[in-house]
Amino acid sequence: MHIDMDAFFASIEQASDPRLRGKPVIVGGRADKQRTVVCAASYEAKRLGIDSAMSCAEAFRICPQAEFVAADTAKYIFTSRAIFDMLKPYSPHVEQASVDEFCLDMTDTEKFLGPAEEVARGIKSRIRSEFGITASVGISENRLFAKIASKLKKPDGLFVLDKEDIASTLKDMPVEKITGIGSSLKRTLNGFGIFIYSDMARFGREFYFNEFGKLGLWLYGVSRGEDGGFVPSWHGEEAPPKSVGHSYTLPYNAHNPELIRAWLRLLCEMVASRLRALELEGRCLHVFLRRPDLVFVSKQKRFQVPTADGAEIFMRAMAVINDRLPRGLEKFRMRALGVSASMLTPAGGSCLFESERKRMDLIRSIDGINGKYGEWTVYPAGVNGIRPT
DNA sequence: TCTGGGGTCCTAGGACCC
DNA sequence: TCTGGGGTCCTAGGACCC
Repeated sequence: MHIDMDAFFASIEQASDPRLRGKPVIVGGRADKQRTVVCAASYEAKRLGIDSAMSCAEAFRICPQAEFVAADTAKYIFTSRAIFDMLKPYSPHVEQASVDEFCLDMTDTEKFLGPAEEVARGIKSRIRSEFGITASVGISENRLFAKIASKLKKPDGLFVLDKEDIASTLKDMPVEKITGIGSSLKRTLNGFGIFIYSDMARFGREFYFNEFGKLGLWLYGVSRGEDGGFVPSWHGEEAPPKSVGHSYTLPYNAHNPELIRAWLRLLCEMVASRLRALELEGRCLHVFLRRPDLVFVSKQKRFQVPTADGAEIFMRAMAVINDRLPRGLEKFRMRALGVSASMLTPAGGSCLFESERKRMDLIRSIDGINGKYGEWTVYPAGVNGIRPT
């Protein structure tokens, strides 16, 4: 059973602010409408032609009367966790698939809870009454097709897709509607004359393997109603993160190295403080830049010792730039920049030297102050007063 | 005209070792 | 004068997800 919230972020905003109900609501990446995209659109906004991932500037042109709201990620994560907790008693196997999606294994639950379809109705009604939002539910043989089924009757839908009905129900569905088939795969598949789901069945295992390798075996499974054991981006809540990063798109393309260094310093501090909150340290540091022509450039470097110290991460970021970017930051015009740590390990806490121990005490004290009086109460001088928006 | 920010996973190729 | 075959580790970048 796959449960997918309808216009999740926008629905939460409408549930928590009665003024927004019944109106087109657009949740944008950040407060200004420049250089950001639509994170979620209420169904009132969708009816006017707004959809996720559209640029906010375009959304504003189409729908200037819409209510624009800046995303409040903490609120959505809080709601998401509460829904997750509500769902846990319904199956021994409940998985959080993303901030607004959940997957329940209902294989052996019928004798305790009744038919899955009845359970789904109960869950939908509880989500409505306890959270004031709606969800769409899909039930099928495996996760991939349950997810596809959940999209078939959105919003507030419920769809049971039995294995024997998959081919006939989905025959006219464009292949790019399948999770895992994005714009690039769509283009390639289209090149082979594969446009809709029923086209996929015209090719055999060998064709898929020869053309797509490992991915082809998954595609072949999908063509036969299986999820092929390969469902991208599924992770339970219990899995620790593999990387922690932050990035920022500047309000205008910058070439001032001082300003760029200040932003980099801030991003490093944000990454470090999140690592410490997670009790993790990272060995590998990635720096990525986005040029004005929107091309991404990414450079990375591994270090001997893992760290969660913002100043150290900043020094490493500068080392990555100086070692890997031929001209450093000088004369480099950029649109966006980001920092990410990977090769994460549990925080060790062991300090070899007295100076390290003192440094760690200092960082702990700063975390304590910022935890008590609010983030950025104490911040590094190198940040130069800029703030994340 | 404009295209965010948070991630995961896979692949190709180079460096290096025996 | 012409360079194998096995392996690991590391990096850059692309594809995909919500």
